[in-house]
Amino acid sequence: MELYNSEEEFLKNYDVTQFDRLSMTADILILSISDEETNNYRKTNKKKMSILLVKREEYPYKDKWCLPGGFLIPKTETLKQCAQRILKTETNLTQIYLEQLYTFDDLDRDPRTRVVSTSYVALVDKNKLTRKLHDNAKWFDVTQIAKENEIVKVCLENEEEKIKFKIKKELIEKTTNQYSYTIMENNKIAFDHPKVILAGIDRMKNKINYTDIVFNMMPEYFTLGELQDVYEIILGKKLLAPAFRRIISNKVEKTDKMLTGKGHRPSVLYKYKEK
Amino acid sequence: MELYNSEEEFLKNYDVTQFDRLSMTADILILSISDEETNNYRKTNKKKMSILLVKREEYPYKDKWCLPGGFLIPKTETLKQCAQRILKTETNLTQIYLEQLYTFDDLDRDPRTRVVSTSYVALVDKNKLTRKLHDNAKWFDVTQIAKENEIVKVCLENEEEKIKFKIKKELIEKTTNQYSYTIMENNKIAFDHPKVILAGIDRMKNKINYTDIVFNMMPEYFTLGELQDVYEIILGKKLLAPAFRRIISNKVEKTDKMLTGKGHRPSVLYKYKEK
DNA sequence: CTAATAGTGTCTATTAGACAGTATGTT
DNA sequence: AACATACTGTCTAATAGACACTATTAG
Repeated sequence: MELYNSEEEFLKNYDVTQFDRLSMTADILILSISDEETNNYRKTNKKKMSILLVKREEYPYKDKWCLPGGFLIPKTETLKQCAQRILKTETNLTQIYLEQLYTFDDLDRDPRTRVVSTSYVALVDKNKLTRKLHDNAKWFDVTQIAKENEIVKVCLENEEEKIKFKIKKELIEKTTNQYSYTIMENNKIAFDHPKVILAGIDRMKNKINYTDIVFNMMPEYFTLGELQDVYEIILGKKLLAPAFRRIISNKVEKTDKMLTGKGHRPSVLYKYKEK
Repeated sequence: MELYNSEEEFLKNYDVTQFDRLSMTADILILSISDEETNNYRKTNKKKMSILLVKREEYPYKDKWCLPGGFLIPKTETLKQCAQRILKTETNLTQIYLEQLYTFDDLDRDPRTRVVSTSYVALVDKNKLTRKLHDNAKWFDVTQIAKENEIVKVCLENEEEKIKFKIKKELIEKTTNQYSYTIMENNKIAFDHPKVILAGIDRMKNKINYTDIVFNMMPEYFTLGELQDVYEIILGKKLLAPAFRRIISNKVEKTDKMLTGKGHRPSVLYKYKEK
């Protein structure tokens, strides 16, 4: 082992190849809320949670769907910047909510070589999407997340395609409810992205209760009914209106706008109110 | 660009050097609770939160303190396995609580080359530490975490040394209370580890309220007074005993053991009760 | 009028905060 | 007896859950 007299001298002689190196990617779960049109003029539009998937045009996993993502450029960018770059490429959006989710690093998660992926969750108000998506990118509605014992069935679909996968969710830490995810059935999604999707949705489910995260996927003006729908979709359960209104009352602000033309009593439009 | 007829063929020809590669490390914030002896026979021992730091014996940051950590071996281990390996080396402990904290990736966080670090929080019951620590590893008590406006002052000390640093904590996401950490003053801790320390303690502060995480740093038998002390230290505020007892009553189980010899009424020893 | 959703009032049950009081060891 | 902490009882305030009720539009 060599000896140096100063940090400067050490750094000058540092051999970057002495430790094995690896590649990293940033992968992004882009979540949004979509409306589903109804044929009955009285009924309100149902809300759906949607995610953006990209069809892979190259090996590995050619023709499979995956989350938008890409290799980190180690010399110039941080993982968040990398995620923002990809987000811009795919959606043309820049100032949107982006949160680090988890670093996934199974040894065999990428068949090419060792690739560690730091995943991010991005929340998007679909109304702000101005540009048409690339041909290989498509929104999928999350139409099912059903847990039966340890197996979670997830179903994603759009007009053209239906994707199903199953994940085993095992409690590995009783004190803090940490789960391990294992992919049990999956033939349309690349890499370990089924896990990332489920982990991201779980994160949202948690955070919606104790933060204002939901407003990142709401338009500027919304009704309390719409807001409640979004809560119900993310939480996967029905809520009682009076209790819901009490709880969110200090997070929203009434406006003088109304939403009319709906075949029933019009509703007041609200805005997000920062605390 | 080359074309392949199958994934197999593609992988056979894959050139791992086509994307720039980088190094990764796993760094671990090892937290524990220590007793501080009192001279008054009536008074109970005060509790302290402690963290394990290692003195760097080589460049860079020679002679500075840092969190136990080390380079990931890309071919053979996951980041968690890497953390466990380091944990075993430093403490000789294996089956302990370990949770991924955050992936830190500032461009200049390591002066040698681009190194991305995934940090972990480990919780340890000090009573289970059987082996003597290495000469370069020392426990430091967290004696101060004071927030004044955006500046957080942290003080770590043991019999021999006192370490202080200041971090600017800026709210960057109002909807979810996400903060950015910037090191303002620090001359004894290596890398960006002051940030990791604060982020880890913040994580604990959060999780103690809605999980049973605290029991990972408690001995098998403890009094409710001791448990309350630990809550108070982590939360940084006093709690009222009746309310505290109500809240934790369904997480603990009375035993027939008592803690006597303390100059005041003896207290019943409790055990953690899994839900 | 009817269907459908918007929005409010109120009763009850549960949980959290505060404080006073009693209990019981060691010296 | 005095100190220090252990532990409990109870009053009050705040919050959550449930349900019934009224309001208002398009067709």
